[in-house]
Amino acid sequence: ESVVSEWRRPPFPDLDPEKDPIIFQQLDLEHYTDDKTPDGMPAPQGGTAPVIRMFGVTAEGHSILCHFHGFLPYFYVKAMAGFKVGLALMCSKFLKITVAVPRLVATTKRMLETGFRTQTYPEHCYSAFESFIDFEIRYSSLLLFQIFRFMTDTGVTGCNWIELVPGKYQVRAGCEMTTSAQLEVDVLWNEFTSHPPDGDWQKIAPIRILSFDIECAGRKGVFPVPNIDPVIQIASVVKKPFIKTIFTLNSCSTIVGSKVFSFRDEKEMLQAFTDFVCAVDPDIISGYNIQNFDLPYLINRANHLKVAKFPYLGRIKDCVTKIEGDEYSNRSKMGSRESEAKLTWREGVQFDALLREQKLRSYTLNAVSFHFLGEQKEDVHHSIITELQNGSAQTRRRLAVYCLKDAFLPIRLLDKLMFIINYMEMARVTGVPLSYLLTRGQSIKVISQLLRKTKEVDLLMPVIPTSNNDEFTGATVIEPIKGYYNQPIATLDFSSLYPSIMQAHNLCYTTLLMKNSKEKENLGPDDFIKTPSGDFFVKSHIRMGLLPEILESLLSARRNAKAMMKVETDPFKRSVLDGRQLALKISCNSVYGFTGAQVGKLPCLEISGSVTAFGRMMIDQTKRHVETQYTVENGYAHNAKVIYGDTDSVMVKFGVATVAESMALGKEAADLVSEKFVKPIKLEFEKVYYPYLLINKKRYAGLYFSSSSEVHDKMDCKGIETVRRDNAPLTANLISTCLQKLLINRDPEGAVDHAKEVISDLLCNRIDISQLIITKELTKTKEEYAAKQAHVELAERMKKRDAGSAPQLGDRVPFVIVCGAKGQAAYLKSEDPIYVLENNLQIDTEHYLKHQLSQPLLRIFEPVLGEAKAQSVLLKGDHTRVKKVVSGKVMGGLMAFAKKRVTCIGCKAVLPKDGAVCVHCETRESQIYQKEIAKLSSLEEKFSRLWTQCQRCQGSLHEEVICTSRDCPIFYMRKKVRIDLESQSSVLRRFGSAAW
DNA sequence: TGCAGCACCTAG
DNA sequence: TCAGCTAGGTGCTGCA
Repeated sequence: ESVVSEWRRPPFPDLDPEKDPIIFQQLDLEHYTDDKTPDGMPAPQGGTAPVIRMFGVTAEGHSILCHFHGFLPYFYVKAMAGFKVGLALMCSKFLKITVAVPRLVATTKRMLETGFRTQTYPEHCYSAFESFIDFEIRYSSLLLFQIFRFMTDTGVTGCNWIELVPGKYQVRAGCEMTTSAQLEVDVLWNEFTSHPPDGDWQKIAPIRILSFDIECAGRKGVFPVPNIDPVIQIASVVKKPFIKTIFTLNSCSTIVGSKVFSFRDEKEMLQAFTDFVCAVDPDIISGYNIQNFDLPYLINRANHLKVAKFPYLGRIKDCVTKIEGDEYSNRSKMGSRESEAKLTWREGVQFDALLREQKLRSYTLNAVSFHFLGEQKEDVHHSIITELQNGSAQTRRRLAVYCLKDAFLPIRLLDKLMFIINYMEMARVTGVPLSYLLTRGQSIKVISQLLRKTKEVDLLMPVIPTSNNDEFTGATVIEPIKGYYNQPIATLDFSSLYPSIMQAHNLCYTTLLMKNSKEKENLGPDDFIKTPSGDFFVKSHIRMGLLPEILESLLSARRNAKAMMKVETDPFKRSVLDGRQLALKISCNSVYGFTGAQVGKLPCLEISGSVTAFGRMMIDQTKRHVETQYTVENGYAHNAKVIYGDTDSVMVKFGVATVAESMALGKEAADLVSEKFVKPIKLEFEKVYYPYLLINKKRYAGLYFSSSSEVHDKMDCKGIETVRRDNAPLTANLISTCLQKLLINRDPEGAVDHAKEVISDLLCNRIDISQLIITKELTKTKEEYAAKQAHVELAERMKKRDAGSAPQLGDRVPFVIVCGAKGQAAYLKSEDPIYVLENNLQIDTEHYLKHQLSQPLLRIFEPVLGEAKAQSVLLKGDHTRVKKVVSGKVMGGLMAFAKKRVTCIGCKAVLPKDGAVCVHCETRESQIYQKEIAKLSSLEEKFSRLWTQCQRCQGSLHEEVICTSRDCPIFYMRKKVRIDLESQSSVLRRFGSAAW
């Protein structure tokens, strides 16, 4: 206790429940049932009572848990015939069915749907509305809905502020507490205030985040197993207050700025860590890959060692942190990543899952840190970890520093990317609890908004049986007029095309006129529209759609947020607002996707199909308008031509020479076209590309001008190798540099020269291996792949070598292509880059030229140089001469053969016996020796430079480098030089003492 | 050698 | 099993 007490939250001040309100920011909600309730709260009916518990933090940083009582689950069924008046939509009455606990919803619904008779009415099959038990085996989806129901009925949105009114809440005494929160209270479900996140209520409470990382002492070549391999270190970093701690097995030297706790016994260490977590009482637990590795490992290990009190990492007393998902996992892409640990009452933020939203070539902690923080981290192989552990207090300290860094980086990344702010804003905007954003998909957000809206206007959401088969047509991509345009190209975009179509034409579930609809017969021709896909919707003067209303409120909130951002001076508040406007934009765009999601809760292809059909028509019309208006005939200097367009944009060549002219015409055209469409559809001038290289559909590059200034804003590349992650960095970099030379410097010769130089470097083996690494995601298991693939086959081979470090499902697999038999398939020639270095395998440079460089290069050069010239200039000539490299070890058998033939170091003549030089070279042996010595020292110098660079990265210049990061180019260079050094030393050894 | 179809990733 | 959508380019495998 003395160890951990200093990090407890500040004590809760004295509270008078009759006078003091309790105000807190709510972070999560959960549903549970209890067989008893406190005095003054509704008693359980029929055994158990449903309770909603809400966790939150006050502005002063106190943790609080609130139990809401008396909120019963309910749903609706369509009433039997005989009821006269009804709700607008269904023209029928509904019966509200309330049950005692959620478990009864499913049975009740089934009973009602099967049908039965009552005394007053004949037998009737009732169809359920808003019952949300489409998956009856999954109880949790029902509880989820129960939480939504509570939130919509009480006006609670994700992460908003809650105020408990004096006299309306009861504080629990210590012995009645069920959790480790500082304060627990009981409230009636409708006797509190929920503040919408506006004005002052946009603030954010001080949230405590704990991030941790563990190290295990693994055995050589095997992935650590909790039943055997001990946990040796646990590092954790908390914010705020800022606390760095490390729990170590065996002694560990002190680390400045961190608390070191060393233990003789692993069980004690595990227990101390749990105690620490409970004392700190974090709101969010984070870490890299913790839910797939660290947490399950800790729990299984504690289980194995019988540390009974370990798994209580959550806030609920007597509630074990469980490992979830053995039953259903390992089948699909989503649920297949082994078992996951489920934390109760703390948000588990699996860090790498958040990072997957960013498109990166690699998702290792190292790669991500480098990308966002500009900082590498060490990657230590598990065999070295055991070595360091078995060393001294100093080597264990070395490990601890490394472990601490891994715990700290997720916190820094959370900050840097503003994940917490952005997710809270998303929760507030869409109304869903924070945790749903982390664990569920996009559609839950739309459902949440729809439920709130339907309640407002007294409508109910039907239960749609899931079915999929039907398809609907998407957007148009205008056939590009490919080529290199050395003139300004104006780009006009429909802003938020799909949302604005839905608004303009009042497209919604509630406005759709079904086939054979009786309503249509009673409507005049001006009361409804026929969409280009042949569906009918009533106009807004008859009935305003819900989706358009949702979109309107999202868009006006976004306009509002943007306006507030402009006047806000506090950078933190500004970033909150920026997060909000982004969240609003994303929510807007996901509404259309939701209507088209056939496996979702409420698919409506009439809506999504109409939206895309309108879009297609509008793009065609826009093209036609622009091309008929801007003509010589109409007094313009040139005939305008739409050279390309995709979904919501058109690229126009007005024929003018300057960016400014193009811009002026673009703005004019945008306004002209906007007028022809129903509000709020709006075509906007976006940017001018000059020059512009149009390679194909969805593939182009150009210099981006957003204003008529002299200089471009950036070079914009779409779909080209530079932005794709499935090629080697060599390709991406070369294409990027060539494009810069072509577009910015306007120097085709320079671009060609550079390409030739890189090709020559490649063929002469002068390219570093890190530039040649291709990565591809392992999207399914080997059996599921129809054809053989390079990365899949390699992953399989690596598994056989070392199951511990082999890539797993969902990982991106790095590989290079090595030499093999002539005409051998690429999937047989893929290899792990580290394996290539260690075994001195030859890279198949010709493969890289033929399959990685030539096509992309031709594609960008052909429009500039012409097909024939591009071919001949780039791919023929001296620079394509291959330098055959004699390798030390090729593959098994060959290597033995190579060893036998010792050659003279001076003239490469075969030597009859061991030694350095042949008879003819003996006279200049000393000279040859000096040359080889020089080579060695140059390699040594290179090695020491790289070594120092790695030391700098690890933050210490007097410790050995232990990093083996596969994402780091330095690592590969260091490894290569080291191998070269060794072979050079062995060359020198052959001279014997005579030479000097 | 040409081509269908799979796999991956991207545009919007 | 608990899930936004479609269009489309490019490279590779596997087969005729």
